[in-house]
Amino acid sequence: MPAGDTPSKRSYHHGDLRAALLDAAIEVIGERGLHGLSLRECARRADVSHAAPYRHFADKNALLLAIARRGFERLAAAGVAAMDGVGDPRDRLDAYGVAYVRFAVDNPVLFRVMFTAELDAAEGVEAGHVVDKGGEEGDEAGAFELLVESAAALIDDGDDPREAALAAWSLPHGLAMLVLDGRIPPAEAATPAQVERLMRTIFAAWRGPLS
Amino acid sequence: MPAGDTPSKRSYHHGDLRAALLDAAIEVIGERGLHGLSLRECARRADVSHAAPYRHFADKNALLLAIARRGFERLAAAGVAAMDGVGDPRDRLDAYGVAYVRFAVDNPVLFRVMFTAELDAAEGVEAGHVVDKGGEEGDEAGAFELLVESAAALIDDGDDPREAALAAWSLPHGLAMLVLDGRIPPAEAATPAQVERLMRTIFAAWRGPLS
DNA sequence: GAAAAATGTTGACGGTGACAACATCCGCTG
DNA sequence: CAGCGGATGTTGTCACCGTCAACATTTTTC
Repeated sequence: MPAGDTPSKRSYHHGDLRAALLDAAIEVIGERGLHGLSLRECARRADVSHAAPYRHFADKNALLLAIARRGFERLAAAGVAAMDGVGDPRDRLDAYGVAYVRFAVDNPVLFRVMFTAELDAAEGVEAGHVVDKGGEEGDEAGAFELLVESAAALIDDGDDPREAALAAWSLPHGLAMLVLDGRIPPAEAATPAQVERLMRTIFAAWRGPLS
Repeated sequence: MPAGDTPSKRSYHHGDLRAALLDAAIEVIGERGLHGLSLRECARRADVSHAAPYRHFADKNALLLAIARRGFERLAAAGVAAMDGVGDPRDRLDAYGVAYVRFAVDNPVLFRVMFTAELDAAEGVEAGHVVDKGGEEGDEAGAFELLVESAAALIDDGDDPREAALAAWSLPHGLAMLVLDGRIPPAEAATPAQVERLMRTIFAAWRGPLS
Protein backbone atom coordinates (compact mmCIF):
# COMPACT_ATOMS: atom_id res chain seq x y z
CA MET A 1 0.00 0.00 0.00
CA PRO A 2 1.94 2.87 -1.31
CA ALA A 3 1.23 5.82 0.90
CA GLY A 4 3.05 8.87 -0.37
CA ASP A 5 1.47 8.99 -3.77
CA THR A 6 1.82 11.98 -6.04
CA PRO A 7 -1.12 14.35 -6.21
CA SER A 8 -2.72 12.49 -9.07
CA LYS A 9 -2.03 8.87 -8.27
CA ARG A 10 -5.03 7.18 -6.86
CA SER A 11 -3.04 4.20 -5.62
CA TYR A 12 -4.69 1.26 -7.28
CA HIS A 13 -7.76 2.50 -9.04
CA HIS A 14 -7.48 5.19 -11.62
CA GLY A 15 -10.62 7.15 -11.07
CA ASP A 16 -11.86 7.59 -14.60
CA LEU A 17 -9.75 5.38 -16.74
CA ARG A 18 -12.31 5.08 -19.47
CA ALA A 19 -12.28 8.78 -20.25
CA ALA A 20 -8.52 8.93 -19.88
CA LEU A 21 -8.15 6.18 -22.45
CA LEU A 22 -10.42 7.95 -24.89
CA ASP A 23 -8.44 11.15 -24.54
CA ALA A 24 -5.16 9.29 -24.87
CA ALA A 25 -6.39 7.51 -27.96
CA ILE A 26 -7.41 10.73 -29.64
CA GLU A 27 -4.05 12.19 -28.76
CA VAL A 28 -2.17 9.22 -30.16
CA ILE A 29 -4.16 9.20 -33.38
CA GLY A 30 -3.41 12.87 -33.76
CA GLU A 31 0.28 12.19 -33.41
CA ARG A 32 0.73 8.89 -35.22
CA GLY A 33 -2.37 8.47 -37.31
CA LEU A 34 -5.10 5.94 -36.99
CA HIS A 35 -2.99 2.92 -37.79
CA GLY A 36 -0.44 4.11 -35.28
CA LEU A 37 -2.90 3.70 -32.44
CA SER A 38 -2.30 0.92 -29.96
CA LEU A 39 -4.15 0.06 -26.82
CA ARG A 40 -0.86 -0.46 -25.05
CA GLU A 41 0.27 3.04 -25.83
CA CYS A 42 -3.01 4.41 -24.51
CA ALA A 43 -2.54 2.38 -21.36
CA ARG A 44 0.98 3.73 -21.01
CA ARG A 45 -0.23 7.32 -21.25
CA ALA A 46 -2.89 6.64 -18.68
CA ASP A 47 -0.25 5.16 -16.37
CA VAL A 48 -1.86 1.81 -16.30
CA SER A 49 -0.86 -1.70 -17.22
CA HIS A 50 -1.20 -2.98 -20.75
CA ALA A 51 -4.31 -5.04 -20.14
CA ALA A 52 -6.24 -2.52 -18.10
CA PRO A 53 -8.10 -1.10 -21.11
CA TYR A 54 -9.90 -4.41 -21.47
CA ARG A 55 -11.83 -3.64 -18.31
CA HIS A 56 -13.48 -0.77 -20.19
CA PHE A 57 -13.43 -1.78 -23.82
CA ALA A 58 -14.06 -5.26 -25.09
CA ASP A 59 -11.91 -4.57 -28.04
CA LYS A 60 -9.74 -2.06 -29.81
CA ASN A 61 -12.67 -1.58 -32.13
CA ALA A 62 -14.91 -0.82 -29.18
CA LEU A 63 -12.60 2.01 -28.23
CA LEU A 64 -12.77 3.45 -31.72
CA LEU A 65 -16.51 3.05 -31.71
CA ALA A 66 -16.72 5.02 -28.50
CA ILE A 67 -14.66 7.77 -30.07
CA ALA A 68 -16.93 7.78 -33.10
CA ARG A 69 -19.95 7.96 -30.85
CA ARG A 70 -18.52 10.98 -29.09
CA GLY A 71 -17.87 12.57 -32.47
CA PHE A 72 -21.35 12.00 -33.79
CA GLU A 73 -22.87 13.50 -30.70
CA ARG A 74 -20.78 16.63 -31.03
CA LEU A 75 -21.33 16.89 -34.75
CA ALA A 76 -25.07 16.58 -34.35
CA ALA A 77 -25.01 19.22 -31.65
CA ALA A 78 -22.97 21.55 -33.83
CA GLY A 79 -25.36 21.04 -36.73
CA VAL A 80 -28.41 21.66 -34.66
CA ALA A 81 -26.86 24.74 -33.10
CA ALA A 82 -25.90 26.12 -36.51
CA MET A 83 -29.43 25.75 -37.85
CA ASP A 84 -31.01 27.10 -34.71
CA GLY A 85 -32.73 30.38 -35.32
CA VAL A 86 -32.20 30.24 -39.07
CA GLY A 87 -35.56 30.38 -40.77
CA ASP A 88 -35.09 30.10 -44.49
CA PRO A 89 -34.67 26.44 -45.42
CA ARG A 90 -31.92 27.15 -47.87
CA ASP A 91 -30.04 29.16 -45.32
CA ARG A 92 -30.47 26.28 -42.93
CA LEU A 93 -28.83 23.90 -45.36
CA ASP A 94 -26.02 26.39 -45.86
CA ALA A 95 -25.54 26.81 -42.15
CA TYR A 96 -25.49 23.08 -41.65
CA GLY A 97 -22.90 22.62 -44.36
CA VAL A 98 -20.64 25.28 -42.97
CA ALA A 99 -20.90 23.86 -39.49
CA TYR A 100 -20.24 20.40 -40.85
CA VAL A 101 -17.01 21.29 -42.57
CA ARG A 102 -15.98 23.47 -39.68
CA PHE A 103 -16.44 20.57 -37.31
CA ALA A 104 -14.33 18.34 -39.52
CA VAL A 105 -11.54 20.89 -39.70
CA ASP A 106 -11.66 21.58 -35.98
CA ASN A 107 -11.85 17.91 -35.00
CA PRO A 108 -9.92 16.07 -37.66
CA VAL A 109 -9.27 13.03 -35.49
CA LEU A 110 -12.88 12.59 -34.50
CA PHE A 111 -14.06 13.07 -38.05
CA ARG A 112 -11.54 10.58 -39.38
CA VAL A 113 -12.52 7.96 -36.88
CA MET A 114 -16.18 8.54 -37.52
CA PHE A 115 -15.95 8.01 -41.24
CA THR A 116 -12.81 6.08 -41.90
CA ALA A 117 -12.87 3.27 -39.44
CA GLU A 118 -14.11 -0.10 -40.49
CA LEU A 119 -16.31 -0.20 -37.46
CA ASP A 120 -18.88 1.15 -39.87
CA ALA A 121 -19.83 -2.27 -41.05
CA ALA A 122 -20.06 -3.35 -37.47
CA GLU A 123 -23.26 -2.15 -36.00
CA GLY A 124 -23.47 0.75 -33.63
CA VAL A 125 -23.32 3.51 -36.17
CA GLU A 126 -25.91 4.20 -38.77
CA ALA A 127 -26.79 6.83 -41.29
CA GLY A 128 -24.56 9.44 -39.82
CA HIS A 129 -25.58 9.20 -36.27
CA VAL A 130 -25.07 6.81 -33.46
CA VAL A 131 -27.69 4.24 -32.84
CA ASP A 132 -28.42 3.74 -29.22
CA LYS A 133 -29.68 0.23 -29.09
CA GLY A 134 -31.56 -0.13 -25.92
CA GLY A 135 -30.08 3.12 -24.89
CA GLU A 136 -31.50 5.24 -22.16
CA GLU A 137 -33.38 7.97 -23.91
CA GLY A 138 -32.69 7.65 -27.59
CA ASP A 139 -33.95 11.18 -28.04
CA GLU A 140 -31.06 11.87 -30.38
CA ALA A 141 -32.98 12.35 -33.57
CA GLY A 142 -29.82 12.91 -35.55
CA ALA A 143 -29.07 16.06 -37.45
CA PHE A 144 -29.89 14.23 -40.63
CA GLU A 145 -33.58 14.41 -39.82
CA LEU A 146 -33.35 18.16 -39.60
CA LEU A 147 -31.65 18.16 -42.97
CA VAL A 148 -34.50 16.17 -44.43
CA GLU A 149 -37.04 18.58 -43.04
CA SER A 150 -35.24 21.59 -44.43
CA ALA A 151 -34.80 19.94 -47.77
CA ALA A 152 -38.46 18.99 -47.87
CA ALA A 153 -39.38 22.65 -47.93
CA LEU A 154 -37.27 23.23 -51.01
CA ILE A 155 -38.34 20.56 -53.44
CA ASP A 156 -41.39 19.83 -55.52
CA ASP A 157 -44.08 17.81 -53.92
CA GLY A 158 -43.65 14.22 -54.89
CA ASP A 159 -39.89 14.30 -54.87
CA ASP A 160 -38.16 12.45 -52.10
CA PRO A 161 -36.84 14.89 -49.54
CA ARG A 162 -34.37 12.31 -48.33
CA GLU A 163 -32.62 12.37 -51.67
CA ALA A 164 -32.41 16.12 -51.51
CA ALA A 165 -31.01 15.84 -48.03
CA LEU A 166 -28.41 13.44 -49.31
CA ALA A 167 -27.37 15.99 -51.88
CA ALA A 168 -27.14 18.55 -49.11
CA TRP A 169 -25.09 16.11 -47.08
CA SER A 170 -22.78 14.89 -49.81
CA LEU A 171 -21.34 18.25 -50.70
CA PRO A 172 -20.08 19.28 -47.27
CA HIS A 173 -19.03 15.73 -46.55
CA GLY A 174 -16.96 15.54 -49.68
CA LEU A 175 -15.45 18.93 -49.11
CA ALA A 176 -14.56 18.02 -45.55
CA MET A 177 -12.94 14.80 -46.66
CA LEU A 178 -10.91 16.50 -49.35
CA VAL A 179 -9.73 19.18 -46.99
CA LEU A 180 -8.79 16.66 -44.31
CA ASP A 181 -6.94 14.54 -46.83
CA GLY A 182 -4.98 17.56 -47.93
CA ARG A 183 -6.33 17.02 -51.40
CA ILE A 184 -7.22 20.65 -51.77
CA PRO A 185 -4.16 22.72 -52.57
CA PRO A 186 -2.91 24.37 -49.39
CA ALA A 187 -3.05 27.67 -51.22
CA GLU A 188 -6.81 27.26 -51.27
CA ALA A 189 -7.29 26.04 -47.75
CA ALA A 190 -4.40 27.06 -45.59
CA THR A 191 -6.12 28.98 -42.82
CA PRO A 192 -9.48 28.26 -41.24
CA ALA A 193 -10.74 31.58 -42.52
CA GLN A 194 -9.73 30.60 -46.01
CA VAL A 195 -11.54 27.32 -45.68
CA GLU A 196 -14.66 29.07 -44.56
CA ARG A 197 -14.53 31.51 -47.44
CA LEU A 198 -14.02 28.67 -49.91
CA MET A 199 -16.88 26.81 -48.35
CA ARG A 200 -19.23 29.72 -48.65
CA THR A 201 -18.20 30.34 -52.23
CA ILE A 202 -18.87 26.75 -53.11
CA PHE A 203 -22.18 26.67 -51.31
CA ALA A 204 -23.19 29.91 -52.97
CA ALA A 205 -22.36 28.48 -56.35
CA TRP A 206 -24.43 25.51 -55.39
CA ARG A 207 -27.35 27.53 -54.23
CA GLY A 208 -30.46 27.42 -56.30
CA PRO A 209 -30.64 23.66 -56.70
CA LEU A 210 -33.05 21.41 -54.94
CA SER A 211 -36.02 22.72 -56.79
CA MET B 1 13.58 -18.50 -69.61
CA PRO B 2 9.89 -18.92 -69.43
CA ALA B 3 9.78 -22.42 -70.85
CA GLY B 4 6.75 -24.58 -70.34
CA ASP B 5 6.32 -23.89 -66.71
CA THR B 6 3.56 -25.43 -64.74
CA PRO B 7 0.83 -22.93 -64.06
CA SER B 8 2.19 -22.25 -60.63
CA LYS B 9 5.59 -23.10 -59.21
CA ARG B 10 8.50 -21.40 -60.86
CA SER B 11 11.16 -23.06 -58.75
CA TYR B 12 12.85 -20.21 -56.97
CA HIS B 13 11.81 -17.00 -58.62
CA HIS B 14 8.21 -16.05 -58.78
CA GLY B 15 7.95 -14.34 -62.11
CA ASP B 16 5.95 -11.30 -61.23
CA LEU B 17 5.75 -11.17 -57.49
CA ARG B 18 5.15 -7.46 -57.33
CA ALA B 19 1.89 -7.67 -59.25
CA ALA B 20 0.88 -10.80 -57.37
CA LEU B 21 1.37 -8.99 -54.08
CA LEU B 22 -0.73 -6.06 -55.21
CA ASP B 23 -3.53 -8.37 -56.27
CA ALA B 24 -3.28 -10.32 -53.04
CA ALA B 25 -3.36 -7.15 -51.01
CA ILE B 26 -6.48 -5.91 -52.74
CA GLU B 27 -8.06 -9.28 -52.16
CA VAL B 28 -7.17 -9.32 -48.49
CA ILE B 29 -8.45 -5.80 -47.94
CA GLY B 30 -11.69 -6.79 -49.61
CA GLU B 31 -12.04 -9.71 -47.24
CA ARG B 32 -10.72 -8.33 -43.96
CA GLY B 33 -10.71 -4.60 -44.39
CA LEU B 34 -7.81 -2.24 -44.54
CA HIS B 35 -6.61 -2.82 -41.02
CA GLY B 36 -6.77 -6.55 -41.60
CA LEU B 37 -4.10 -6.36 -44.25
CA SER B 38 -0.72 -7.85 -43.49
CA LEU B 39 2.31 -8.23 -45.67
CA ARG B 40 2.74 -11.74 -44.38
CA GLU B 41 -0.71 -12.77 -45.51
CA CYS B 42 -0.01 -11.33 -48.94
CA ALA B 43 3.23 -13.28 -49.05
CA ARG B 44 1.36 -16.43 -48.06
CA ARG B 45 -1.14 -15.98 -50.86
CA ALA B 46 1.66 -15.45 -53.33
CA ASP B 47 3.34 -18.63 -52.11
CA VAL B 48 6.38 -16.84 -50.96
CA SER B 49 8.25 -16.39 -47.70
CA HIS B 50 7.24 -13.72 -45.22
CA ALA B 51 10.08 -11.35 -46.04
CA ALA B 52 9.92 -11.59 -49.81
CA PRO B 53 7.64 -8.55 -50.17
CA TYR B 54 10.46 -6.36 -48.93
CA ARG B 55 12.29 -6.97 -52.18
CA HIS B 56 9.52 -5.10 -53.96
CA PHE B 57 8.16 -2.67 -51.40
CA ALA B 58 10.26 -0.79 -48.91
CA ASP B 59 7.38 -0.72 -46.54
CA LYS B 60 3.81 -1.73 -45.95
CA ASN B 61 2.96 1.85 -46.73
CA ALA B 62 4.76 1.60 -50.03
CA LEU B 63 2.48 -1.26 -50.99
CA LEU B 64 -0.59 0.77 -50.14
CA LEU B 65 0.80 3.69 -52.04
CA ALA B 66 1.27 1.49 -55.09
CA ILE B 67 -2.35 0.40 -54.82
CA ALA B 68 -3.44 4.01 -54.53
CA ARG B 69 -1.37 4.88 -57.58
CA ARG B 70 -3.06 2.15 -59.56
CA GLY B 71 -6.42 3.45 -58.41
CA PHE B 72 -5.75 7.04 -59.36
CA GLU B 73 -4.64 5.98 -62.79
CA ARG B 74 -7.83 4.04 -63.37
CA LEU B 75 -10.03 6.73 -61.90
CA ALA B 76 -8.47 9.38 -64.10
CA ALA B 77 -8.91 7.17 -67.11
CA ALA B 78 -12.55 6.56 -66.25
CA GLY B 79 -13.15 10.28 -65.78
CA VAL B 80 -11.53 11.19 -69.04
CA ALA B 81 -13.42 8.49 -70.87
CA ALA B 82 -16.71 9.64 -69.37
CA MET B 83 -16.19 13.21 -70.49
CA ASP B 84 -14.93 12.21 -73.89
CA GLY B 85 -17.25 13.33 -76.62
CA VAL B 86 -19.49 15.28 -74.28
CA GLY B 87 -19.58 18.86 -75.40
CA ASP B 88 -21.67 20.86 -73.00
CA PRO B 89 -19.52 21.79 -70.00
CA ARG B 90 -22.31 21.10 -67.57
CA ASP B 91 -22.90 17.72 -69.07
CA ARG B 92 -19.19 17.07 -68.77
CA LEU B 93 -19.30 17.79 -65.06
CA ASP B 94 -22.30 15.52 -64.72
CA ALA B 95 -20.62 12.76 -66.65
CA TYR B 96 -17.50 13.08 -64.55
CA GLY B 97 -19.47 12.89 -61.33
CA VAL B 98 -21.37 9.83 -62.41
CA ALA B 99 -18.19 8.10 -63.52
CA TYR B 100 -16.54 9.07 -60.24
CA VAL B 101 -19.18 7.53 -58.04
CA ARG B 102 -19.45 4.56 -60.33
CA PHE B 103 -15.76 3.95 -60.02
CA ALA B 104 -15.96 4.12 -56.25
CA VAL B 105 -18.83 1.65 -56.14
CA ASP B 106 -17.17 -0.69 -58.60
CA ASN B 107 -13.76 -0.50 -56.94
CA PRO B 108 -14.45 0.02 -53.27
CA VAL B 109 -11.07 -1.28 -52.14
CA LEU B 110 -9.10 0.93 -54.47
CA PHE B 111 -11.18 3.94 -53.58
CA ARG B 112 -10.79 3.32 -49.88
CA VAL B 113 -7.07 2.95 -50.10
CA MET B 114 -6.82 6.05 -52.25
CA PHE B 115 -8.63 8.29 -49.83
CA THR B 116 -8.50 6.66 -46.47
CA ALA B 117 -4.91 5.68 -46.04
CA GLU B 118 -2.61 7.87 -44.10
CA LEU B 119 -0.12 7.68 -46.89
CA ASP B 120 -1.78 10.90 -47.94
CA ALA B 121 0.40 12.97 -45.72
CA ALA B 122 3.41 11.15 -47.02
CA GLU B 123 4.27 12.47 -50.41
CA GLY B 124 3.50 10.62 -53.58
CA VAL B 125 -0.08 11.58 -53.88
CA GLU B 126 -1.35 15.04 -54.49
CA ALA B 127 -4.55 16.81 -55.35
CA GLY B 128 -6.34 13.71 -56.44
CA HIS B 129 -3.77 12.28 -58.73
CA VAL B 130 -0.47 10.58 -58.38
CA VAL B 131 2.65 12.63 -58.64
CA ASP B 132 5.32 10.93 -60.65
CA LYS B 133 8.47 12.37 -59.28
CA GLY B 134 11.09 11.86 -61.88
CA GLY B 135 8.75 9.46 -63.52
CA GLU B 136 9.08 8.47 -67.10
CA GLU B 137 6.51 10.49 -68.97
CA GLY B 138 4.47 12.38 -66.47
CA ASP B 139 1.91 13.03 -69.17
CA GLU B 140 -0.83 12.24 -66.68
CA ALA B 141 -2.43 15.62 -66.44
CA GLY B 142 -4.95 14.38 -63.92
CA ALA B 143 -8.66 14.43 -64.44
CA PHE B 144 -8.87 17.39 -62.11
CA GLU B 145 -7.44 19.65 -64.80
CA LEU B 146 -10.26 18.65 -67.12
CA LEU B 147 -12.70 19.48 -64.36
CA VAL B 148 -11.20 22.90 -64.00
CA GLU B 149 -11.48 23.52 -67.70
CA SER B 150 -15.10 22.49 -67.82
CA ALA B 151 -15.90 24.54 -64.77
CA ALA B 152 -14.15 27.55 -66.25
CA ALA B 153 -16.70 27.63 -69.04
CA LEU B 154 -19.54 27.84 -66.57
CA ILE B 155 -18.61 30.64 -64.24
CA ASP B 156 -18.38 34.38 -64.45
CA ASP B 157 -15.14 35.82 -65.61
CA GLY B 158 -13.09 36.73 -62.61
CA ASP B 159 -14.23 33.83 -60.50
CA ASP B 160 -11.72 31.15 -59.78
CA PRO B 161 -12.49 28.10 -61.88
CA ARG B 162 -10.56 25.93 -59.47
CA GLU B 163 -13.04 26.68 -56.75
CA ALA B 164 -15.87 25.75 -59.06
CA ALA B 165 -14.04 22.56 -59.90
CA LEU B 166 -13.74 21.83 -56.21
CA ALA B 167 -17.48 22.18 -55.87
CA ALA B 168 -17.88 19.82 -58.77
CA TRP B 169 -15.48 17.41 -57.12
CA SER B 170 -16.79 17.59 -53.59
CA LEU B 171 -20.29 16.43 -54.38
CA PRO B 172 -19.46 13.15 -56.09
CA HIS B 173 -16.64 12.54 -53.65
CA GLY B 174 -18.92 12.97 -50.68
CA LEU B 175 -21.62 10.85 -52.22
CA ALA B 176 -19.12 8.12 -53.01
CA MET B 177 -17.79 8.16 -49.48
CA LEU B 178 -21.24 7.99 -47.95
CA VAL B 179 -22.25 5.12 -50.18
CA LEU B 180 -19.07 3.20 -49.49
CA ASP B 181 -19.45 3.74 -45.77
CA GLY B 182 -22.96 2.40 -45.92
CA ARG B 183 -24.14 5.70 -44.56
CA ILE B 184 -26.87 5.95 -47.12
CA PRO B 185 -29.83 3.79 -46.21
CA PRO B 186 -29.63 0.54 -48.15
CA ALA B 187 -33.14 1.19 -49.36
CA GLU B 188 -31.73 4.14 -51.26
CA ALA B 189 -28.61 2.53 -52.60
CA ALA B 190 -29.00 -1.21 -52.70
CA THR B 191 -28.36 -2.00 -56.32
CA PRO B 192 -25.90 -0.32 -58.67
CA ALA B 193 -28.79 0.84 -60.81
CA GLN B 194 -30.37 2.45 -57.78
CA VAL B 195 -27.15 4.20 -56.96
CA GLU B 196 -26.90 5.55 -60.46
CA ARG B 197 -30.46 6.80 -60.40
CA LEU B 198 -29.88 8.49 -57.06
CA MET B 199 -26.75 10.02 -58.39
CA ARG B 200 -28.44 11.43 -61.41
CA THR B 201 -31.27 12.80 -59.33
CA ILE B 202 -28.85 14.53 -57.04
CA PHE B 203 -26.78 15.90 -59.87
CA ALA B 204 -29.91 17.09 -61.62
CA ALA B 205 -31.03 18.87 -58.49
CA TRP B 206 -27.61 20.35 -58.35
CA ARG B 207 -27.63 21.47 -61.93
CA GLY B 208 -27.81 25.13 -62.57
CA PRO B 209 -25.15 26.21 -60.13
CA LEU B 210 -21.71 27.39 -60.98
CA SER B 211 -22.86 30.58 -62.57
C1' DG C 1 -17.80 -7.58 8.22
C1' DA C 2 -17.82 -10.94 4.64
C1' DA C 3 -19.27 -12.07 0.00
C1' DA C 4 -19.54 -10.25 -4.60
C1' DA C 5 -18.59 -7.23 -8.20
C1' DA C 6 -15.53 -3.97 -10.28
C1' DT C 7 -11.13 -2.64 -11.48
C1' DG C 8 -6.12 -3.17 -12.19
C1' DT C 9 -1.79 -6.37 -12.77
C1' DT C 10 1.16 -10.03 -14.43
C1' DG C 11 2.23 -13.41 -17.65
C1' DA C 12 1.67 -15.75 -21.76
C1' DC C 13 0.57 -16.85 -26.84
C1' DG C 14 0.31 -16.12 -31.67
C1' DG C 15 0.63 -12.71 -35.23
C1' DT C 16 2.98 -8.75 -37.35
C1' DG C 17 6.49 -5.22 -39.42
C1' DA C 18 11.05 -4.78 -40.07
C1' DC C 19 15.80 -5.88 -40.52
C1' DA C 20 20.22 -8.75 -41.25
C1' DA C 21 22.51 -12.62 -43.00
C1' DC C 22 22.41 -16.11 -46.18
C1' DA C 23 20.90 -18.80 -50.60
C1' DT C 24 19.67 -19.09 -55.30
C1' DC C 25 18.94 -17.59 -59.80
C1' DC C 26 19.46 -14.54 -63.92
C1' DG C 27 21.91 -11.92 -67.27
C1' DC C 28 26.03 -10.04 -68.66
C1' DT C 29 30.87 -9.61 -69.76
C1' DG C 30 35.17 -11.75 -70.87
C1' DC D 1 31.41 -21.09 -71.72
C1' DA D 2 33.06 -19.58 -67.20
C1' DG D 3 32.04 -16.86 -63.71
C1' DC D 4 30.71 -12.82 -61.56
C1' DG D 5 27.46 -9.45 -59.76
C1' DG D 6 23.00 -7.93 -58.97
C1' DA D 7 18.28 -9.15 -58.39
C1' DT D 8 15.25 -11.96 -56.01
C1' DG D 9 13.72 -15.22 -52.40
C1' DT D 10 14.61 -17.53 -47.61
C1' DT D 11 15.57 -18.12 -42.77
C1' DG D 12 16.16 -16.26 -38.37
C1' DT D 13 15.46 -12.78 -35.20
C1' DC D 14 13.64 -8.75 -32.46
C1' DA D 15 10.37 -5.64 -30.53
C1' DC D 16 5.66 -4.60 -30.45
C1' DC D 17 0.78 -5.53 -30.55
C1' DG D 18 -4.06 -7.59 -29.46
C1' DT D 19 -6.05 -10.68 -26.61
C1' DC D 20 -6.92 -13.88 -23.05
C1' DA D 21 -6.43 -16.23 -18.42
C1' DA D 22 -5.11 -16.13 -13.74
C1' DC D 23 -4.32 -13.41 -9.95
C1' DA D 24 -4.47 -9.02 -6.78
C1' DT D 25 -6.75 -5.10 -4.84
C1' DT D 26 -10.39 -2.09 -4.07
C1' DT D 27 -15.20 -0.84 -3.69
C1' DT D 28 -19.89 -1.99 -3.11
C1' DT D 29 -23.57 -4.53 -1.38
C1' DC D 30 -26.18 -7.24 1.84
